[in-house]
Amino acid sequence: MKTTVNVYLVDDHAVVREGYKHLLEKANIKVIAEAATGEEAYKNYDAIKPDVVIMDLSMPGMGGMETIKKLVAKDRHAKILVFSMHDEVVYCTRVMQAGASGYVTKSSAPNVLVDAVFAIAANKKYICHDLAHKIATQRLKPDSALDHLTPREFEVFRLLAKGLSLDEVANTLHLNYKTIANHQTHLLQKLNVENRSQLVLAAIKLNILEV
Amino acid sequence: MKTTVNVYLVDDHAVVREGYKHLLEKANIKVIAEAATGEEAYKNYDAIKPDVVIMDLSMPGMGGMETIKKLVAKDRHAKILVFSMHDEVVYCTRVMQAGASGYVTKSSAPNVLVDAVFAIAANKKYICHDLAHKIATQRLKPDSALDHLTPREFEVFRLLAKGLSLDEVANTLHLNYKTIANHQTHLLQKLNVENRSQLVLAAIKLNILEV
DNA sequence: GATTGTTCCGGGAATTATTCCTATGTTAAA
DNA sequence: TTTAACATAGGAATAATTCCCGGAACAATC
Repeated sequence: MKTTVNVYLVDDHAVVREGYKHLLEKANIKVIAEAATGEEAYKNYDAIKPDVVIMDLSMPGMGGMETIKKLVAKDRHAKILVFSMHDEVVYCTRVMQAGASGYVTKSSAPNVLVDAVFAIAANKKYICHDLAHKIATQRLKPDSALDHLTPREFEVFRLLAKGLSLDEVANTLHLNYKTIANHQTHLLQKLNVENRSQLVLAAIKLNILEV
Repeated sequence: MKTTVNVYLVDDHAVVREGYKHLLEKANIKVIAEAATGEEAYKNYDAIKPDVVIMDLSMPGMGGMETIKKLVAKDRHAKILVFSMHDEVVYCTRVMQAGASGYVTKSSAPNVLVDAVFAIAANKKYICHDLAHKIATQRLKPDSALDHLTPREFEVFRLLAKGLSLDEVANTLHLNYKTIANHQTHLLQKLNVENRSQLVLAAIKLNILEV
């Protein structure tokens, strides 16, 4: 068993990388390489052969999600720890599906990142507590909120999220205004949001809008 | 002249704070206190009396923008350096209007942050190069709808686009519900949209979401 | 076939949100 | 000093939304 873990830091913020580096090296985790973009990370991965890749999600260009998929396609044993500012369950489940081995939010305590690196180096999965708890309570596992929408509701959802008014949706679908109003009420309940703004934001998160 | 600069770190990400700290202390800049929220930062400011406040914009609750305003209202000599992931000109200009002394993007090289702290401690303004350049070139561009929004309207716009209800916005900004309702009406007119959904979509198009 | 469950459609009444107009104090510019 | 823009809200009218309801269509099950 190796005594140190070699990590590859992928984050577009130089200052932030600099920060992690110090934190990790205090814990005997060695940062053997850094990258500021997904493209760069992908290109140099073979030459670097890190034990663990620590990756931010929000990067210019390819982005974290796409990078994870490409890295896993290239090396299906790649161990990728996502370190993101997003504390939404959706992001976590999606990156884990894409092949990541762990997810830690940036609001976690510093030692959580260190723990996660060791866990993943030891071939385990790691999800930080706050998110694990959220997943457990929301029990939003593979079934998306979308699955609970009826076909009609989904249709109305799409149109509302595109910015149409209730009237416009009603005309588009040749229905009464009241019908759409009621559908909207059900949508807000099923998607667990409180207003139209959040409905649009939910649509974006669920990827049913091209932004 | 003092040889060290005392800074107050305000960022909701503990790991990130830990990172800056090391970076700053290598440059003889002392982190004398930290806060994870705007509320906390505001409450403890008097007791701490930092030379410079380094503040992230995206924080839960009050948020960076509102915090800056409140800090400046309390101490009009407060020196606030905004350190944000956003490299949009809008943010920079809004924040400087609100009373900040400098703006550095997180994608800047580590030493830029250090330079900025010293510049601001010496009572100067500091805007990182990439943004300064953007501002200079964008001056020539056709004016965006955003330019016609008043500072207050911009603030309300952001919060509404994040999915807050009128009530929540009113509470966040400590204003009456009716005031926000009226601001919203003006926003819809100025941005030439018809409803809240389109307001969110406009916010996305204008890149002012996720702060 | 009858029954049960689900979706879909909309009405009515109560509630809530939004507009439009007005008015005040403040601040910045001319 | 005057003017203009901004921020703040109240009142009254209007529009949107919810909640509860019932009926129609359809499928699956007994």
